[in-house]
This record gives sequence, C-alpha cells and structure tokens, in this order.
Amino acid sequence: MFADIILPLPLYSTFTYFIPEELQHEVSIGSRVLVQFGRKKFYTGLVDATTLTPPANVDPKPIMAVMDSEPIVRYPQVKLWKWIAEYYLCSIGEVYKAAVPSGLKPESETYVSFIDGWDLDSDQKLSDKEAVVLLFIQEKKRVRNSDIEKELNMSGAARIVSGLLEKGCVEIGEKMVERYRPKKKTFVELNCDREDNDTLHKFFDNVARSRQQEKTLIAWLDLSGWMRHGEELQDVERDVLMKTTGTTPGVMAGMVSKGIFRIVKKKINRFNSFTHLSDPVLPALSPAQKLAYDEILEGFRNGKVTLLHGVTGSGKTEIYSHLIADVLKGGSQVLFLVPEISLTTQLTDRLRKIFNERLIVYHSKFSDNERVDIWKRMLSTSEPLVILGVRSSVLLPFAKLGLVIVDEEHESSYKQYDPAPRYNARDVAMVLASMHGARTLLGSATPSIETYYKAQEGKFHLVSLSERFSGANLPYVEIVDMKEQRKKKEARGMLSRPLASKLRESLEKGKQAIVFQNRRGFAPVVVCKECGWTPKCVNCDVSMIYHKNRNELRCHYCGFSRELPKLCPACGQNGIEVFGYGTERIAEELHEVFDGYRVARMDLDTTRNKDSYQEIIEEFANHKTDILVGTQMVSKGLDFGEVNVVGVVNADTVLNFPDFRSNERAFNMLEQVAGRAGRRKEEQGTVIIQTSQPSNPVLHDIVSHDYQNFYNREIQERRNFAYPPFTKVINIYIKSKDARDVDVAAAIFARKLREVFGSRVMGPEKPYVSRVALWYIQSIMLKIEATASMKKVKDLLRSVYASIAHEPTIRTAQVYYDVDPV
DNA sequence: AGCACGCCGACT
DNA sequence: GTCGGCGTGCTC
Repeated sequence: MFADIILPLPLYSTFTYFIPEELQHEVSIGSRVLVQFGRKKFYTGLVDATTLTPPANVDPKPIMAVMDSEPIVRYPQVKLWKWIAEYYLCSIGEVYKAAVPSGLKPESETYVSFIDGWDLDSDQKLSDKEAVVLLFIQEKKRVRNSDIEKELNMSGAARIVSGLLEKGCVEIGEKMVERYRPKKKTFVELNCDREDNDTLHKFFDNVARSRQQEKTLIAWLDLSGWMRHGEELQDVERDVLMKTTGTTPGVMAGMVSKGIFRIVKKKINRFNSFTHLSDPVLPALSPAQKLAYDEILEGFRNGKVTLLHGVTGSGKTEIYSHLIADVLKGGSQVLFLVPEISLTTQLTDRLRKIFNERLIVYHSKFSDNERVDIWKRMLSTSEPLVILGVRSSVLLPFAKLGLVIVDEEHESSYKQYDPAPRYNARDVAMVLASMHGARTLLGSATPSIETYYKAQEGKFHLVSLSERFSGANLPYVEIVDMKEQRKKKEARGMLSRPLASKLRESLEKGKQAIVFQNRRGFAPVVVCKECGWTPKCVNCDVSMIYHKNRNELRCHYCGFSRELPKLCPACGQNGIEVFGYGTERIAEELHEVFDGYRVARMDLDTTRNKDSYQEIIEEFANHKTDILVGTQMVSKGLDFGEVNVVGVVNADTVLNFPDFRSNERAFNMLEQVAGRAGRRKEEQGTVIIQTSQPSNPVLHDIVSHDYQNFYNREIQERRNFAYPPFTKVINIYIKSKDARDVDVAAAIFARKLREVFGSRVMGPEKPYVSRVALWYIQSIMLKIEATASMKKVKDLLRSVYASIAHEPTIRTAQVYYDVDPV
C-alpha cells in the first residue's frame, strides 16, 4: 500500500510514500503522518489518497508514523484547498500550511551537539572559525545552525559544522519540535476510594489537630460532591480549593506529605464543555429590519447568494443575529466573517450575549496554541456553533455549515496578499458555502463594484436597507476647499476654519469627535531646503516618514529606521525641514488648539501590543477622551453614540491612488468614516472633508450619500476600460535582487505572454513601490474577458511559464501570481 | 522551502 | 592552497 502525501511546501505535487504493513490499518485519508523528505528533514504531511500502485521511477520512503486515529480535516475541506490552489495559482501544500495551525504540524529541526570527552587541546587542527563555533556549541550543548549564525554573527554555519562533523567533535541529529502545549490545570485528588470510609476516618483523625487542614478536607469533600451519592465526583482545582478555604501552600504541602491529597496535572480544553445551553435571546427587529430579514430568506429560498445593502448604522448585526439563530436551531453551523479591524469588543460582546458558548471567536492575534484548541474543538463536535472570524477562518474544519455571512464584503483585508495562498476570503467563503450546500449572505453599506454588479444582473439577490436603525439621519457632509482656505488665510495648520469651529462647537456641548487621516507618523515629507535632499529607505524605493516621538525616520514598507540627521547628509547644511501631516502631528496640533480636551491617537504605531487597541476604544467609549485621531482603523465598525463630528483632514491622499480601484476605495473609505458620525437619533452628525479637489465627483456622491450614483458612474468606467467585473485580472509579479535582471525577466515574460494572450497583456511596469526590502519588482497585468474559461487561462499561464523557465533571468527571479487583486 | 553539491574568485 | 559566495537541481 502507498499513500499520496500533501507536504507543507510550495511544491506542485503530492509525494507517494510506502505504508509499512503494521501501519496499514491506521492510515486513513485526512490523517497526519510523519515522513522524511529529502536527506534529513521530517515533516507532518496529510494523507490525500491511498493507492496500490507504486510511484514510477522512485523508490518510495516509508511513512514513519501515523499521528491520528481519526482524520484532522473534514469533508469537503481538502476539496476546498484544491479549489484554492487551482484558482489562486499556488500549491496545495501552501494552502495546507496556511490552514492547519503549526502546532498540529510538528517538523524536525537539525541540531548540532558537542561530543562529550572530545579534547579541545587534542592535535586535531581546527581553523579559527571552527574553534570559535566549537566553543559555542560546547557551551550551549545543543544548537541549530541558525543559532550559530545569529549569535556569532556569521554566515555559512552549515559548512563549518560539516567540517567539525568530519573531525569527529560534534554530532548532528534531527529533533522534532512540538509547538503545541496543551493547557494544563492542577487538581487535588483524595488518596482514598469513595467507599472506603475507614481511610476517610483516619484522614479526619490525622487532621484533627490542625484547624486549617480539617477545614480544607471538609471543603474538598464539599467541592467534589463526595457525599452526593449517585453523582459523579467533580474534579477539584487546587487554586479553587485554596481560595475557598484560604489554605496556604504550606498547609496544602503538609496534607500532601501526610498522604491525604495527591496533586494531579491534567490537560484541559481551553473551552468549557457546554452542557447547559440556553436559547439565544434575540434583539427585536424594527419593521424595516424585519422586512429585510424576510427578503433575505426569500433570496435563500431561491438558492441565491444574497447581498444586504444597508446604510451605515442601519442595524445589519441584528438581522444577522436572527438568521444565525435560525440556522443554529436547525442544527447547522454558521461562519460569520468580518474584516480584521471590525473584530472589536463591541461586536464580540453583542454576539457573546446572544449566543454564549456557541460563539467561537477566531482572529489574528490568537496564539498558535489557541488556534490548535479551536481546530480540535471543531473536530470534536458537529453541534451547532457560530464562528466569528477573520479571513483565515474559512479554512477551519466545519462540520455542517448552514450559513455564511460576510460582513463588510467590500473590505480589502479579506484578500491575502503575502504569502501564498493569495486568496480572497469572501470568494472562498462562497465556494465553501456551496460545497456545504449552505446559504451565503454578503453585507455592506458600500458594496464592491463586482458584487453590486452581480446583484444588478440578477446573479445575486439584492436586499436594501436605506434607513438608520435608530431613525437618525445620515450625517451632513461638507466639503472644504483647502486651496481657498489657504488663500484666504483661514486655515491654521491642517485645520480649516469650518472644521475648527465645528470641532469646538461640539466639544463645548460635551460631544466627541473623530478625526481621520490616512497616514501615520508625524510628517510624510522631509526635505533639505538648501539642496533638495530627501531621505530614501535603503531597502525600498520610498521616502522615509518622520516620527517625532522617537525622533527618527522610518520606512513604512520594511520597517527600516534611522535617526533624523541634524545636518543634511548631502550638503552638510542645517536645512532639514518636515512637511505634511500624519496622525501623530495632527494629534499634537489638536492638543494645542483644543487645550483642556483629551486627544487620543489610534494607528498602527499606538496599537502594537495586544490590548492597546481595546484600551483606546474603551477610553473613547467611556468618554475619557474627547477626540480620536486615527488612520483607517477609526473608520470601521465602531459605534459611539456621542460622536457628532467627523473630520477628514486630507481626502486627496485617498482620492489619488494610481490604480483602477482608486475611486471605489475612496468612496468606501470616506462613506465608512462618515458613518461614524451622529449614530443616535437626537442630532444629525456632521462630516467635514478637507480637500484640494472639491469638484471631484466621488466627493459629491459622499455629500449625497448616493451609492447608486457612484456605482453608475464607476461601472461605466469599468466597462470603458475593460476592468472588473467585465474582465478578470491576474497580476504577475517578478522579483529579483538585481535591478537589471528583473527588467529582463519581466520583458521576456511579457513578450511570451503576448504571443498567447495578445492585447490582454499590460506592462510590464514598475509597481507604485518598485523596490521593497531589497527586492526589485516588476508587474504584468493580464485582463481576461469575464466569459473566458479561467481553467484554460491558467493552463496557458503555466505553459507560458514552463516555456521560459530555463531562461537565466527567469530562473533566478521569483515569480508569483495574484488572482483578482484588490 | 531547504539542502547538498559543485563551480569559481579571493584571500591567508 | 582553502574559504566562502552563489547558482542548480532534487526531494516520494
């Protein structure tokens, strides 16, 4: 018997291993196996298929061990992986690697260790480097090559180690690294059978002289339910026992040494087992919501993907809750996808209150251990659950999925950009749903053009919610022409007069405000006024941004930073000045202008650690801060009733983005951020958008909150210029560390592609940022008619690549595809 | 991806 | 001479 194994590597095939006789009954499709791959590495592979025919031309290695008695994936998971690999042009191993938490995929690591008794002063001649490395190995006992390179700051450790190996002073081996640590708790057990009254009496005699010990023993009997005959004995947690009685560690140790108690550590699942599940308590729906709910069900009955187009603040979440409850009641599971940033306590708390233990939350700040627990939990049960999760939760092992909800379906964070698989979770979710026979609901206030087009064409069922849940009006939007403001000298720094006075007015009324600027740091432009020098990142083709709090220049692409030079490095003069506004500078200026009011900043820099995001939001929610300044982070999903002014410092940065989605992105972002204002009925909110292009049509659609008008104009543009949804776009990226190689490789690739695809090939061109982290980049865009067979297109793409793969510049370059880029 | 092998230029 | 750099091919 042989098995085809999926390995977590970017290799475009499975590998066939021999199943040893004694393992044959253990191997099943979907179970993990330990296999050796290459000369030394061991990987955890996944059985894709078993077969009787041996592989051609190779002598298969045996499977070393079978790690599961049951599969760790559920149908149709692997089928979905294969779809992803095919559609997004990557290997199935890359999908496997992304899907299964690394704690479930132990792999080997090569280590080097010192051979005891080897005499450092022996006559064996060691080079200086070898001696240094050997000393290091001896000191550390056991190290990895990468440790040697890192700690001794050298390269080519493998070579030195192999020299040492030959001389017999070190040995190497492979060690499996187990990353998953199950959570353990400490319990106290009584050293006595339940029926054994004699021993129990002896214990009581034994503690008679100690009040504390006696108290602890009685408490234990109570907690464990010892006297409640007919009931199973409860585990008694050490901490709980000690806390209820005030037992000190000394007392506990005394009882253990007397042989009364024994301490036991047990693995526990991070989840409570749920025995007592209450029915969800659902929020009441307004008449408009009820209508939308009924219409959604109507769409579901017709077997269609349904788009819920609801204005910001229309209360989509309540409708979702009802739909989720219906599906849970029917015994199926629900996937509720949200963009990363929306996973705030606000949403989680609301759903937790409704669905209690049935709610599983899954986001990117979870540790790998927590991911493993969620995976195991989902494998262990097929009872109805709601998974509230981000992008990667589409890859979890669902049992029977009844409904998939994709909230804010237009969000670009659903698309994974790097590394592979470069998938869009919204689209994968629809495929997943159809494999399960589940319903799909997409929700957005600003649907993506592609999605809305499908709704217009009747492929999707469209449901609209055009009023706010609270009855509040959509905010009043005012466009402020900054060029005019400057001319009339009415602008002060980045604050126009209308924004400044509106902010003051509302702060004085005790209200709150949000100020949005899509750029972090202090100042994005640094120039020497004497010679025109600007700081460039050494690794990337971008200017560096000034961050004031640490007085440094930073690259926002690779993270490289340096001190702000006092004198210009180019001309040596004292001419360095900073221009422009990032969130840091805006927060500082607002603080000066609105003396006495509290300003908080929320961007990537202030939310680095795990809880800071939460803290900033809580402080704002509790009105401990008055103004919240931030990047995109402040535009999504936040619901604060006291905010009645939203300021957009500079809409130009959002409006002028050099690609075909720039209008869509600008409209979405501005409409979303505007939606943070005036979410309660009492007062209409105000949004002030500062720009130097007041006549930009996107801004006018924001003023009238007219999605339809925006869509009509945009769809026309897309039609005229053959962009999605009228075509499918595949971007091909070519990367090299050599600037000339990348140009040559891209030119060859593009020429070959044109032979096959003709005018559907655009480029090659340098992307917006043409060098990132030392890699030079070129891109080629492929625009394929929406009606074409993508299967055929992808086969052609692969064959074009195969035909030039031998070219030296192609061979050394990295090539990858981005299907449906956003 | 990770690793070994082998070619080549450049230093002790 | 060997050291260390990097390109090339292979992994069931």
